Amino acid sequence: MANPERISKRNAIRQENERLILSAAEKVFAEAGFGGATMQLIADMAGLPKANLHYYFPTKEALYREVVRQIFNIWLHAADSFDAAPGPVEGIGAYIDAKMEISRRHPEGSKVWASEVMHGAPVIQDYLETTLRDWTTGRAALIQRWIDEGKMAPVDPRHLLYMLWATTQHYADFGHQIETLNGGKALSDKQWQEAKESVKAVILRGIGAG
Amino acid sequence: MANPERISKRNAIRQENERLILSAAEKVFAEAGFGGATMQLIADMAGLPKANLHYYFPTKEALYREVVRQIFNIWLHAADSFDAAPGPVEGIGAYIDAKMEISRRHPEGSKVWASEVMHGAPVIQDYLETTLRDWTTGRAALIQRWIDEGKMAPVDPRHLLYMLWATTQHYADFGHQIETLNGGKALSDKQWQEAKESVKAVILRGIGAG
DNA sequence: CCACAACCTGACCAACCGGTCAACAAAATT
DNA sequence: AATTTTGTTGACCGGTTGGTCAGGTTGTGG
Repeated sequence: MANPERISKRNAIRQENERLILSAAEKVFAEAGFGGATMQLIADMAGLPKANLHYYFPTKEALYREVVRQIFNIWLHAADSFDAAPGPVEGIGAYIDAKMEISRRHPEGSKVWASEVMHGAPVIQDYLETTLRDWTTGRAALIQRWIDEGKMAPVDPRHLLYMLWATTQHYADFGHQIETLNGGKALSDKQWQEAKESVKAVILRGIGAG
Repeated sequence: MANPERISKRNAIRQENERLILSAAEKVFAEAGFGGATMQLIADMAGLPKANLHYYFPTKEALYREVVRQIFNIWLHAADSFDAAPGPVEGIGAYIDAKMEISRRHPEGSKVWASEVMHGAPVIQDYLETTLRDWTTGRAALIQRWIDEGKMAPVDPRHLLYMLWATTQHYADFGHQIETLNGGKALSDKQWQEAKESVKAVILRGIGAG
């Protein structure tokens, strides 16, 4: 009997191919949207025949759903820094850092998520109504606690969260616009640092915690 | 010889049909993206036969381009309030008000623009490089002047503009997510007011002008 | 009332799409 | 070494898409 955990050649092939496909799919979905993306293009980018994609992922939607699921998990992890913080300066500051870093390293993922939500979240509505809603409620309560303890100005916690999401993800979703306004050049390390500091400065001072 | 400015029946028909098509197209492009939108669906929503669409707009891309152009013009107008202002509180405050109002009244347009930019602005790259770049440079200079005059804290003007765009457009682009987190109900008048005030409060205090 | 131009539209088409499948190759199990 | 399971792929299919077009209708200027 085979041990499914063992590093067999089969397992290696499967893992590698799924990785190739998901990586290519993320890029194509981000660039063309769900409707504009084609399985053929994803296959070409992954270096595999199209029929092979349907062996690993039965439908286009199943592949798409898996891409979105991965992104969502990355974002949930980014909030870990939020939790253990003693106050808004550390907590929100670290959260901004983490989300800006994701926008820089995973801009395609952010775009796929944005596209999905903009089109009414046809595929991940359940995530919004369960995991994301719970997450948001929890963090809003934490922010409210900080307000009650006088650690920051009284700002509606939910609208503050929306501001954090909007500003940080903007650098991924609208990266092309920012790049164009930057003379057609991608932001340098220094410019990314400035962006991060600018966002943190305005937000933290804006909530009276700077 | 016909006077082209006269209100003829022909002119009225043309204007009305173009209006119908553009309105339907904006909605469909926003909901499905360029790739996911179909001429047939736009035609059905406009109440016209598909072939009629191609009479007024030769290709899908031409129709799309016109939709984006209209949105862009609305946004440029929103910045008028920015100009005549004596300082950041009035100028930026009014700009936030105007952009939040657009997000509320024209969410479809905002989504189409976001989609276009996210996909690398294949159709409106020239707008970004000319009109938008000039606009941005001008406002950045105005903000810098306010900083030099001591009317606000020294914040990188461009990153501040990005924050303004991000936070205000978020309420349109991610409206579905916000609605879901609001218990599945669209924001009420009062909630929109709170959103506007929250954004203004954090930003204006954040730039040391609140 | 006539002739011309603008407008309208059902029917049609080539191209492309997601998905299927049969035949085959490689690896694992017995 | 035989057999079964898993992975691979070119060829193919029904359905949909953007776009065309011929032939008709309606409005307009002379």
